[in-house]
This record gives sequence, structure tokens and C-alpha cells, in this order.
Amino acid sequence: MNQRIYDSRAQAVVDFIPLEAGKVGLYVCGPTVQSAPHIGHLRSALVYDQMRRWFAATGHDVTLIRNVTDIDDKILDNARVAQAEQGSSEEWWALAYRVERVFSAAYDAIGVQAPTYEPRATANIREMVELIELLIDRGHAYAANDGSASVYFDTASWPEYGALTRQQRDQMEDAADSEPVGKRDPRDFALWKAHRDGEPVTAAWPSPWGLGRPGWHIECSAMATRYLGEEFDIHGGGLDLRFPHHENELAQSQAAGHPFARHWIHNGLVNTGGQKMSKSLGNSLFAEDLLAQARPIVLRYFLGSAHYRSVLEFSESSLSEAEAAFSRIEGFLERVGELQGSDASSAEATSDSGNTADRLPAAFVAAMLDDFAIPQALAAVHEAVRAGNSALADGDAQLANQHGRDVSRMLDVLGLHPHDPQWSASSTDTSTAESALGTLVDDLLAQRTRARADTDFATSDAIRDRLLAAGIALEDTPNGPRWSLT
RNA sequence: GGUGGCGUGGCCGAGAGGCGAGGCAGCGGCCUGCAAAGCCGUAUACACGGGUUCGAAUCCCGUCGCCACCUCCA
Repeated sequence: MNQRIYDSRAQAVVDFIPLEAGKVGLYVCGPTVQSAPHIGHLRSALVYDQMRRWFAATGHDVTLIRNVTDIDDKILDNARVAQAEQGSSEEWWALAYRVERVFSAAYDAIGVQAPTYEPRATANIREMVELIELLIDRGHAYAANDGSASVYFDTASWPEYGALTRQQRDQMEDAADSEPVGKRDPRDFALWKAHRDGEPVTAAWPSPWGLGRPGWHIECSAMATRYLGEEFDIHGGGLDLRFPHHENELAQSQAAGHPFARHWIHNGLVNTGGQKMSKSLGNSLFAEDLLAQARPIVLRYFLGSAHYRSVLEFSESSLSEAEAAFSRIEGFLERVGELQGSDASSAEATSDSGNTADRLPAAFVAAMLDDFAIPQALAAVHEAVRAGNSALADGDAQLANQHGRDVSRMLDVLGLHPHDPQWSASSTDTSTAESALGTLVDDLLAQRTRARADTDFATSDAIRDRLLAAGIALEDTPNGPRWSLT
């Protein structure tokens, strides 16, 4: 069975055949590093992380490029405003780099693997200039007619403009562009933005047209082409980037004579209260706050619990429901791990090469092949957990172990194995504290066990209540009591 | 004005012509000293109105509601 993906340009689920057998080139639009990451950025990164892991699990050599837009109007504005209003001395480039690191930390926290490469726009200016020159040569771009150094893409010169989002150029709303000066048409967009008085000189690069900086769209075209070639497998990004960003990228690159991306995929956005999150609405859920509310692995589970193309609705109870559901999986892994000779509890090192898909349950594989249907893949995980728990209840260790291995492998592919070193607290302080706590709890549990043996249930229940009040839950198992932090 | 998407049981969330994915919450039972965890069982669900069909949540027509994009946004 082939990998199927929804190609948003074709508006259909299609067979995915890599350009080169066994290899996948994937370009994803990364963030503009102007302010702190929110839940939507995490979701987007996670979507492509899970696709990438799946391609790797099915024997592909994946090149994942996720860019960093580190020069743009907002970055310059934010730095300027902070300088003017808060007396900040932070330069725009320092701001961009600081925010970039916050993004990286947030991605790391939820187990998003680093891309193969993460190009910065500012490190690829030459490629952008060359691409613009090519577009001018081919008659699809022109120098501003107001004498500035700006260069625009000539949308009228490209009949296929609008192909990605199926829009007719003549039916588009007039661009609400406040500076149509220099353009032949309001729908034309900037490839090169002339340096303006008052902007830092560090934000301007030389070009054949004069000092300036690249437009947003040309950045991705240039970087995708530099690292993946003139034609590559998949271009991804948030649904909100379809127009104008991706439409413009496609037009530029094809007008330059490049086949560009064979498939386009777009991840759904995250809503709160039925509305899209956005800075202007002030309803953003920041990564930092979410990570304080839920364990990172639970946040990862939650973000993957809706299909990547659908809207993910965030509500008050979302995270606690995800916690409950994920705990069920963890509980099973714990129990099966306590069986003699079990190997299911430890995360297997995900093999770098080879196809691991044939060792996974068929339902899981079928779900992943069908346009990365992770909610269905998670259903397969839960089904294996249920079957495994059932085997445990029947005392069938062999069967329980088998389900345990299945669950482990599926979780490994999704990057959701609780025993993966990724999730373990590395701080020695934490482990020291845990071991100290363990000693104290074990003492109380021994007292409780004695009380129960003496049928002094008042005492045993009091101990249990006290532990619970302190955030420690007990479970009595055939092998004695077990405790965990709630 | 143009372009897309969505409306599934108390909640989240799959599926896309014929055995009611899965999770959370609820209910009944088993287990337990009592719990917890777990197991077993448990739901007149598919926005509304028509139509096609032996059969429709799934296809067609219409209606209503919601969301997104056409301005920076993952």
C-alpha cells in the first residue's frame, strides 16, 4: 500500500511517490522570530515532526528544511518600539536571535526533533538576489517605477498566478497595500524592499537595485531551492500561509523556471473559543504557559490528537482530558514493564535506517499511510492498551508482553514513548529529590501494609488519605502497593 | 465580490453507502476490607428539509449555522 497524502494544490488525497526512491525532501515554513511561540507554532512543528518520523520509520531518508525568517518588518518594528518606548538597547538582530532560541527551546520541550537544517533568511540573501535577477531576466519582475531600490513580481505576467488557491487574479480583492507606490498593479508583491530612512543600516544589503532587504516570499523560494533543489517532494506550512505566501512562492519559483514543490500540504490552525488565535485578537496561548500547565509529553499527545488538517480546538479541559487518556497508556506500560523478562517498558532506540513499519500493528500502519491519520493511529494504540490490560487481567504475561511491545513501537514512531530519554528529567536535583521522597513514601507504605495486616483500616486509610492530600496516589497491586505523583 | 473548510452521542474526536474507531465523563457489574487502577457490559449520534438506493452519517439538490483566506500570521 502506498503512502497517501492530501495535496492541497490538487485538493485531493493522492499517492505519494518520492522524486527519488527512498528519499523525501520536505520544506516547511518556519516562524518569523518576532515574538514568543504560541500553541499554533508548536502544532505546526509537531505535524511535520511526526510526518518526518513516519517517513523515517518507513525506510525513507528524510531531508527536512524548516527556515527561520529573521528579517522582516515586524522584527524591525518590535525592536524599534522596544528601544523607543522601553529604553531597550536590543538590536533587531539580537531580538530575532533571542526569539529564535525561545522557539528552539519550545520545540525541544515537546520532542520536536531538529530539522535536517534550519536556514536563516539573512544567511541566504545572495541566493535571493540571484533569483530576483532571474525573474527580471525572464520578464516576471521589474524595478520599482518610483526610483527606489524595490523590485516587484509582475503578477500580470504570470497567467498561472492563483493556481495554488484557485483564485482568479481579476476577482481578488484589491490589495489593501498602503504603499502601492512603485508598483504596476496592487496585486504585485515585493521581491526586494528598498532600505528606508530610519531603518538600521544592519538591515540592508547591497543588490543590483540598491540597498535593501528581501521580501518575505522570495526567502522561502530561495531557501527551498538551495537546500532541496529546483524540484522537491513536499512543501508544508500553516493553512494561513496558503495565500498569499505560498501562492507567491509558487508563482515566483515557477516563473523562474523551477518545477518547485510536487505536493503542498497545510496544517490546520488552533482555535480558542471557536476562533482562530492571533496576535490582534489577543487570544494567543503561549507555549510557555501551556508547558507550565501540562507535562510536555501530554501537550505533545494533545497536539497530535486531532488530524493535522482539522482545526484543533483548545478548551479549558483539553489538557486534563489528554492527561487522563495518556495516563492510561502510561499505566499499562508501567504494569507490563513489571512483568518478568519484559522488554516492552523501555523505549527502543528508533532505528535510523530500515523499515520498522512491518513490526507495527496493521491498523496503525494503515492509519499512518492514509494521510497521516494520527487520531486513528492513536485509536490503534488504545486498542492495544485495552487488549494488553485484558491479558494482564487474565494473567497471560506472554500476550501482555506482545501488546506491550506493540504499544512501545507505535509510541516510538509518534515520539510519544514516556520512557524515551527525551522526557526524563536530567537534573540531578530532581532525581535526588525523587529518591528522598521515595524513601519517605516507602516508610509510610510499610506502616500502612502492617496496619492492613492487623485489619486496622482506620490507620491504613488515614495514611492513604494523607499521601493523597500530598499529591501521591496509591494503587494496591498483587505485588504490593505502588505510588505515583498525581 | 472571490476561494476553501466545517456542522457526529454530555465533551473531545475518527469514519465516508451495508458489522456504531478511540479517549474523557456517566451508568451497571467483577475485583478490593473500602478505595484506586484494571476488566466486562452499557448510547433511539451523525445541523435541517427533500431526493437517489434494497440500504445514506456517508451520494445528489436545497436551506440554516459556524470558521478560515483574499492585509502580517504556524
